[in-house]
Amino acid sequence: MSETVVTLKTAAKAPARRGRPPKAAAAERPAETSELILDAAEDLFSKHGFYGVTIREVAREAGVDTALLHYYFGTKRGLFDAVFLRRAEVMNGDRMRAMNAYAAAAVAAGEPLTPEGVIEAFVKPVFELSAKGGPGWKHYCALVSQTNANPLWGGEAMTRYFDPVVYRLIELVRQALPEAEPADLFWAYHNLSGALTLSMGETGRLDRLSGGLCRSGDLDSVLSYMVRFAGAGFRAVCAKP
Amino acid sequence: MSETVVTLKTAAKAPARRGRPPKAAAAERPAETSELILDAAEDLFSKHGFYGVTIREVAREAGVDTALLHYYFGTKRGLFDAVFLRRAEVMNGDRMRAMNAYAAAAVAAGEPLTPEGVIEAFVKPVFELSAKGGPGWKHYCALVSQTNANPLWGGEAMTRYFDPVVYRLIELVRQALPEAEPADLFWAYHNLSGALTLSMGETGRLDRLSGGLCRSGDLDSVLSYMVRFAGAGFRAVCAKP
DNA sequence: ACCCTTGTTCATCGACAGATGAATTTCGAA
DNA sequence: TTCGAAATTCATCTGTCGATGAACAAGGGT
Repeated sequence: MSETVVTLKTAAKAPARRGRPPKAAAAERPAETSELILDAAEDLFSKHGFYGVTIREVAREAGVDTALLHYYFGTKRGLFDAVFLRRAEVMNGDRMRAMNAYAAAAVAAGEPLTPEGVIEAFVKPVFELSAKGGPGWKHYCALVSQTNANPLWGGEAMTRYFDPVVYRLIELVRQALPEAEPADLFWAYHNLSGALTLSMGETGRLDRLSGGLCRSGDLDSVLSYMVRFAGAGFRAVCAKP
Repeated sequence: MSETVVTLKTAAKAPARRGRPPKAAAAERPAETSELILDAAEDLFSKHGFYGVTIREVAREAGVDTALLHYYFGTKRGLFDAVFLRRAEVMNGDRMRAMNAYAAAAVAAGEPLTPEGVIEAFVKPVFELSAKGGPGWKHYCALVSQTNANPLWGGEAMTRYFDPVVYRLIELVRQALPEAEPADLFWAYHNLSGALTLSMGETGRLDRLSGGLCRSGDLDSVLSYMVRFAGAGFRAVCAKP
């Protein structure tokens, strides 16, 4: 028995090689270390928030030494920003393209824009990434959802990275509803934005509330209901009195 | 100059009396200590979240010794729960009464319920407390907003304290829209809920986004737009195909 | 007048946080 | 071949965290 203990101890104390690791064969890519760290941080930040996570936990989940987080990202805050930044451009690029494609298709077909069409283009890429982009995207969406609710540095982060998509949405909806006042459009967007970010969180609250009747992870449902709800909302709010 | 320093030092080191404080004259109520702590905690938790606040910061803002937080609330988590609980019943009582009053008035007048009427009763007390209830209520609303976005213990907290109001809302909207399917109602509520909790946060994002055109603290605007937006949303989503 | 309860201050504990610097190893360019 | 840059481990520092226990003072019931 004591033998076993010694063996385990020795195994656990394995010299653990130091220094730069040997380059692996190109065949089996062992994934960039910095990406492993970002994945782990993304997961944990999205669940517990910035202050609820320690860099040691991130390092452990990433299977990496604590000092490496500082080597790659400087500070804990730097790591958070890197996580937030990594997918922002991809997601917003998708959304911008979807909106432009919808507008171009409508023009080409000689059909007028509709609020529902614009909103779907605005919203669909988000749910598509969340549902089919792998766990990383799901974590990222939850992170954005929480950051959006953060009163301090939530504001700046969202403003910097998400404003352009929002302005494009409003521009296109104005084309769909020419009589709309600017303030009406912003207020309507505000309501849509709340619904969208809540959905991105996927807290499971709707599922529980409805006794399983609604599944918040169901891509088609969440998209369809949001498009109809917000489409009608925009129309009602922007209608001339 | 050195004299000044010495004076300050002595003043700072003032023996600071120990033990139970003498009872103040009933005239000038010095506010219950536990309430001071709850106020401070409410403020800080709403800004930085649970893990972003230390009990020392709460104690300092409350002007109270750290040990007192443990004396009154046991653990840090106990303090948070106490903050959350304190105003939950008041707020939900107001909302429940408002919905019942609306329904009763409509019945008495022989008029049918409308989604807009129900939604206004559901939502108005919240904004009224936030706008006119003092800074504590504003902090509390922001706290609820953040808690609602929290994927871990946000769910349970909201479920425990807010479900009854939600079920009442859905019940009344079903009376207003008899053809509605249950799932439609829950999905519609989900969209309303996102808009409401985002508004409760008052992160100032809408103000910045609209270049000052919209003021998210403006009670009348936020209420009016939300009622019209969500009213139309409920109608659209629950309409028979 | 006595003493238990309540409310408060102070000192301190063990754990762990974020961060850093030195040593170590490999890669790749000159 | 040599050597600097890149990537990693380890040991450790300083500060702070949540929590506790003892001492102490006033109130209130008996």
